[in-house]
Amino acid sequence: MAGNPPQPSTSHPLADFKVGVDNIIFSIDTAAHRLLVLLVMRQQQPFCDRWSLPGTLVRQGESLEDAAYRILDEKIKVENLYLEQLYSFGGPHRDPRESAGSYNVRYLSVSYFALVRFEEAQLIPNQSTGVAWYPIEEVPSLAFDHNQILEYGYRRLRNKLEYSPVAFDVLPELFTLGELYQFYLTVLGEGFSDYSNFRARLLKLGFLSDTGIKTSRGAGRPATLYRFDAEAFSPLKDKPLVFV
Amino acid sequence: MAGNPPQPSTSHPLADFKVGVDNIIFSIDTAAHRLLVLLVMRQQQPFCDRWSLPGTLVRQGESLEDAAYRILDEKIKVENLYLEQLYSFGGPHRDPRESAGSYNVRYLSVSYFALVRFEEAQLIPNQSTGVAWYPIEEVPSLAFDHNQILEYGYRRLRNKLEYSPVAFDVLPELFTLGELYQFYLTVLGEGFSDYSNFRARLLKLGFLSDTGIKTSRGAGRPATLYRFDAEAFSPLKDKPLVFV
DNA sequence: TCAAAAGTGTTGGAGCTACACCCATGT
DNA sequence: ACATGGGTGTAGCTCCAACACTTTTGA
Repeated sequence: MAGNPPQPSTSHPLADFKVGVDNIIFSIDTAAHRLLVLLVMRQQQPFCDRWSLPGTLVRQGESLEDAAYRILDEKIKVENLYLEQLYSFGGPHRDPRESAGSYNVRYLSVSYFALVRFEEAQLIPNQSTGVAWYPIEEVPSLAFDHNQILEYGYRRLRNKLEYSPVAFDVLPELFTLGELYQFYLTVLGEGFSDYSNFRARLLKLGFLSDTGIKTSRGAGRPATLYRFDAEAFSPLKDKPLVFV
Repeated sequence: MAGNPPQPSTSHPLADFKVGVDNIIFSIDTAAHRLLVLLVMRQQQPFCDRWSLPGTLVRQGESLEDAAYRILDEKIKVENLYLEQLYSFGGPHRDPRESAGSYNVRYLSVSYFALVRFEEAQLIPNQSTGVAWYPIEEVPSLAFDHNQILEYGYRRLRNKLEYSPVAFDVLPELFTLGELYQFYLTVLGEGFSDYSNFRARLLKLGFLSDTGIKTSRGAGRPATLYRFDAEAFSPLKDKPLVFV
């Protein structure tokens, strides 16, 4: 934590902060091949009537993570998700409110990055508040510096996918290798790997257990359902594992 | 930034924060084969007379990064360094000062992670303030949750080294491959790679330019001095490059 | 001449890429 | 029957670990 006590001297007065939490909520619609991000329409100044990342200010007695979950719960109903802190933006003059009247209070934003299961996520229709999934390539100009935050979060998402098993936090309990492949393809873009090579590599790693169950989605040969075996995966933790 | 305005209602009062910045300052003494971290002895409550990470509270008009550099400048004199934000710790009840009197003010800590060139870093002997380099394995019990923060920073350091060229921010302009190898060996520990393989791999990547200059450190065959060629490296940016 | 450090080369195996090809199902 | 997606196999290549070996210096 902070090192020095609030300095009694007047030469270098400390800044007073309100702390906000902004969430980048990603979801992957594998069927439509789309990476989506949740945006909300701002209802008040500043940046009224502009889209923005869903955010809130931290309340008394509330932790940063609590605040992040609170936003999530207000916007969508979801069971399975992955949540992680991203970055803190705290320079002066970030927020127009700082100059306006408020006793020199500064606004610091801690951004969180979330991944939710698309098929299960239900948008909560708020009173007149616009909430919508936007495909990542169609995101408009956002309030504050939210476009930069989003950019940063998108890079982090791609990195996370490549070296950690987040995909399984957000895929259904049972899934086919085709679904897994589509998932990666959607986020990482075309040409990251051939399907059959992806398949062979993942299976050789040994943490996908074959349930023996077959499932048929429309035409084509029925696919085997697999389950992520966390125990078999654990020895691979923090190895320089590559999924792509 | 934060989404909603300060709520006028009294049902959910917002928290007021002071924001601190804590630095994990690493340095690598390749000659002695030691990874060092800078600690300071606290001079005031809470945790008086305990070692801690160097930190400070953010002043009016000062950005987070400015504050991080200010700490650095107060403790050491150094030209070459790498600095990056690590993580923000902001739960309630982290800081004993919160309960004590201070109007419900909360303390949020943004930690930064720095790497400085050891040979060049000069500790600034502060008035009676203890400042010292500690080998990473000998770090004592620290104030606040600084041991956890340090643990987190150490992981990040190792990761950074493996996939990004931070080493060259902190190595001398000209260096031998032996020095580079020792550098990695010190942080990553024994047995990460054979010298000759490390050498062959790095040279094949093509961003180390041979200066032709030879240098002799004591016994043994003189070594060639190399220079990091940032331009030749740039195409490898954000590739899943592995140094180890 | 010997130890120490720099630098080169080789060899077997693992893993990746880019395919070609077979299998089971719906229409 | 054929299109569609699931699943298997393989040849050629790259890369890497492990180790043996040569070169150039200081003592």
